[in-house]
Amino acid sequence: MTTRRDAVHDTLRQSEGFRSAQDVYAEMRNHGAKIGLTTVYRALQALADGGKVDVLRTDDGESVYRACATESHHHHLVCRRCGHTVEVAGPAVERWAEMVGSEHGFTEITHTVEVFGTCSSCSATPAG
Amino acid sequence: MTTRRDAVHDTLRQSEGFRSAQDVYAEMRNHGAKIGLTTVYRALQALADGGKVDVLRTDDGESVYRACATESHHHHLVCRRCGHTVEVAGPAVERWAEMVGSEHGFTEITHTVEVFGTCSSCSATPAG
DNA sequence: GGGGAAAATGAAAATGATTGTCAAAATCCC
DNA sequence: GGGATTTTGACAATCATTTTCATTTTCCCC
Repeated sequence: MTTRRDAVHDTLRQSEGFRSAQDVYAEMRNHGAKIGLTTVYRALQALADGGKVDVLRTDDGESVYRACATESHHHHLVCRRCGHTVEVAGPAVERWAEMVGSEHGFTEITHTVEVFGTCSSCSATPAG
Repeated sequence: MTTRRDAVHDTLRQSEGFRSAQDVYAEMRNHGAKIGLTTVYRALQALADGGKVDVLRTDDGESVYRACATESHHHHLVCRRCGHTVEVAGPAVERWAEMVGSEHGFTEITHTVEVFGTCSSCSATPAG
């Protein structure tokens, strides 16, 4: 039965930016879906494991998820105000990470890169 | 009274890689220091706020801290096996982040970049 | 040195996201 | 349909981190 998992995935697709598991759960309940928190967590993990959604940690340690347009490796530019997200490919960064790693004798290099900023709509609005 | 905070800082300096608050606390107690967990957390936060130590999140959401050699902006190359850390400056990455951000109309760009890998000593050892 | 305000400390309780448990429900295979 | 297997979800458990709050320490002015 993958209906619940699909429902979770759909909910994520309908969202603009990154959403926490709790968010997704609350939203699904608001829309009348019968689903448990536990299941949302499990679905999100399964989706993340399968590369169907991207995960990152907010500064306060909460995991947030997002259904991505592409399944290939990419990074995110996230608005710290409204959560609006742009996917960016950064070949330059990939090469830099590889280079830095091998320079120091490291192998199996992986990296995390996230860029935060204030998007144009939000910078037009007085700070809150 | 900043003695406790200094003690925490010292403990961090004596460590090779990143340590969690709980680690630092345990180590200080082992060395006979009279200090509470709460104080360790507070000291670590104060140190981090003041740019004296760097913070990052492990994959399981735990905050880890490290006393850095330089106080200027830099990133880390962390061995995923032994925690050995190398500080790397990445002007290329800084520029890339700025560029990507402004390309999309974002302002006040900040970024997180961490590179993980297996260091030469560890790759010489059979995986565990 | 003394007095009192303000900051630091720490033990224990609270918080909050995430995970584990386990029985009930849904699905599958034959 | 029937039983094995998987999925689900309510609730309890976990665990790092924060809060609370009373006690202790430091600081400043006299």
